[in-house]
Amino acid sequence: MMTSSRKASKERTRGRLVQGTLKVLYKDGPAALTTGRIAESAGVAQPTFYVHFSDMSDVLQQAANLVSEKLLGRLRELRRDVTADPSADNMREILSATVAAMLVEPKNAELFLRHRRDVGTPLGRSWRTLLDRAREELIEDLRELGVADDVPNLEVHAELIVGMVLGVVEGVLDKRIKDKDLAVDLLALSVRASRAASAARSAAAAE
Amino acid sequence: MMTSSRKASKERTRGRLVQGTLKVLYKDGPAALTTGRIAESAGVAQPTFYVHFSDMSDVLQQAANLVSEKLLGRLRELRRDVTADPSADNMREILSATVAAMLVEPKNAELFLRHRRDVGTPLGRSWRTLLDRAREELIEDLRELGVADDVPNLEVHAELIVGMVLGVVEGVLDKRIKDKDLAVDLLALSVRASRAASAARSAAAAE
DNA sequence: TGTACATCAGTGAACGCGCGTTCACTGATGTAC
DNA sequence: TGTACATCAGTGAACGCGCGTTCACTGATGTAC
Repeated sequence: MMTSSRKASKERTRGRLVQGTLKVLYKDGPAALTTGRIAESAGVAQPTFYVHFSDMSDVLQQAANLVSEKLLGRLRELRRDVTADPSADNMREILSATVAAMLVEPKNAELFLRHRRDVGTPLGRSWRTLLDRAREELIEDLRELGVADDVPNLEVHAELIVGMVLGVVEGVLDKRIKDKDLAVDLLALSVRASRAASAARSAAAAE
Repeated sequence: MMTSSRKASKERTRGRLVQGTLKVLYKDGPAALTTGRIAESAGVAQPTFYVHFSDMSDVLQQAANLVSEKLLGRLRELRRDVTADPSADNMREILSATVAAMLVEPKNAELFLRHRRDVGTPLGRSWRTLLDRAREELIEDLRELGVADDVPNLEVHAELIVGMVLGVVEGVLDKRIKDKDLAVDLLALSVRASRAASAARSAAAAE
């Protein structure tokens, strides 16, 4: 008992190193990411890095997981609500909450957007998996909402939705979009309109 | 005269080094990008790199320009046609050609998507500028096509369009989208539907 | 056309630097009695 | 409670390695006469 002071302080240092990793990555990019800079950013000596991580790959994995878990945590609750009451009007709410969840920590969102296709790094692999899963869950949700009856090509529809969502997030991060609520409104309307257009097309093709 | 053999051969070597840069970057990522590997990929000794470029930043800039110029070249002609005959039905053609132009060289498209937000590198800066300009030209074109009369928030509309276009390109590159033509069809319909929905909203708000 | 000289793309060898990684050590924290 | 010992997070110093960068040199190509 009370054995936690040493353990807890170690945990705090580990956390500062993970945060330092994200900070260096955000400010100076992957080329500047060295164990020395990470340690400096965390306020410890460079060899301390190896007390907590086996190598750079290790810390990147933990950093990617941290960011992913935070984002998923914010979205998990929402998704439970939606599947419990699958009325189509939830769509705006889902989209709005997804955009908002990403923008809670703009720097992490920026890192996600920057590195999500870096297949050679743990960051890229982790975040790519995350987005792949999100896309699949979106397709599942759309199916549950009955969209599959109208739109046979759900993969394409999902791709367009994901593109628009990330587009809005990018636009807000880059300050090209000033009015976030308006953008989410237009996003929701466009998603709905995209569904209707796809449905009309497939209905016409069926004749 | 005939002084060109030496000069031309130098130019060829330079080209191989630029291509080697893109190749190494595509296959092994930025962390593995060294002057030695670039030279190896071009089939020359490592110091030869410095005969052609002052440093890594230099070669990256030239590589980025090469890719950008190729893409812009493919799109320039198209854009002239469109602004010459600004009928709304050109939209599908524009979108289709844009997607096709990116997919002519899938590896370059992948590099563009991967690095377009890497603000710390010449690649990122160059490609970010490229996309920013494309977005502005899109807004101009939309204005010329009269879309501004219906949709007051063209920036948001443009953001959604760019998001969908890049989404389709990503989907095709990642093989999630099998039928490219179908995807472009749905893309074009969604863009049109998004415009209509935005127009309806602003009309309703005006009352 | 032939010869003597100039140019220059490409190279091997050498160098200094920053990085990752290891390790013996320290001193604060925790434990046993 | 106090004391003697054990643990362990964090460190300074040292090392080897791969990288960027420089430079004197080579030999093929181009030029002048």
